[in-house]
Amino acid sequence: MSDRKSSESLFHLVHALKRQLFEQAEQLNVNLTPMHIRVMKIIDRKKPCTAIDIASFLRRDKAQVTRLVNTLIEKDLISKEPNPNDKRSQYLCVTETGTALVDEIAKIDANTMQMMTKNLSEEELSEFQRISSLMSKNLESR
Amino acid sequence: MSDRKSSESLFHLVHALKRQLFEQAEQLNVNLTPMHIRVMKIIDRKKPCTAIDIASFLRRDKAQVTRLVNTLIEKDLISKEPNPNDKRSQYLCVTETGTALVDEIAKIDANTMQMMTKNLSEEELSEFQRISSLMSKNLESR
DNA sequence: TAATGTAATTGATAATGTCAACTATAATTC
DNA sequence: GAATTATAGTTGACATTATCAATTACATTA
Repeated sequence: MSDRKSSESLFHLVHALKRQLFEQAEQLNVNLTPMHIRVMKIIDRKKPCTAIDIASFLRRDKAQVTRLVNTLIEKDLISKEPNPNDKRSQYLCVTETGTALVDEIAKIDANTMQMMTKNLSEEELSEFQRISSLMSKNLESR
Repeated sequence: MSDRKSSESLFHLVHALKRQLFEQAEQLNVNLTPMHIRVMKIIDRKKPCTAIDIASFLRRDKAQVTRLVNTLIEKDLISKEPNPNDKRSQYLCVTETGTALVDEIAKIDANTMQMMTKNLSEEELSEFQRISSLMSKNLESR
């Protein structure tokens, strides 16, 4: 029972969180998926940022990142700039339009986080944070 | 920053957990996906269990459940029995073959949970559990 | 310089998730 | 009791997310 609860309640939490973010994202009226939005946030925060950076942060295949990045470029939310250190790679940069979107996203995120954590103290949150990152490390160190 | 960490670290944790369960599931040498395995566990624990029960527990579309259930039936892991209370619906029951698989799954789950929580105390675990279910409720009560 | 490694792209395909339409049965209401 | 409405499950279509293998172009190492 206890180990079932451990994983199932986690799955439920993340499922609910994704749903919430997805619904909020729909209100943005850009036609972007949750993964596109995550990628926008990553590019915005990590400067400079390459496709590989995104793939390794998300632990996803490069192929997926390439496709996500392509639609963001089509929508003029980000652009590719030459990477002076490596001609194989490019820096991904948020455009002006993209910056406006990132701001919207930040508001949505703040709303969702506030909703999710409304009756929790700072201590509880940081404890939760600490334990979940410990668990991640445990699973990833192989 | 802090709200980014809140959701991203959760996403990472669940991603790592899914990966781990997926890899372990591969060792079972039945050709089942992680979702099939979750469904097997649900049917095994909730008796009697209908397709709707699964859909509502997983918060998934009935269509997806129908398909998951169909492959489990094809593989003779579960069977459909008439539901005496409702002719529209059927009870899903784990077969003998299925029971053997559920036992294997339990071992795998136990391994994964042990790996994930190896350096955590009972108190930390139950605190984590408590906080994550609070967060779920917060998100789902709309 | 040759061999090996890495960044990114493309094609193929699997797994997951959602919506809408439909059938059959159940529950409610008039 | 018949008509309406709701529910359980199925099917088709399709979007999203994910992975693998092969390839090109450039970088690094031997």
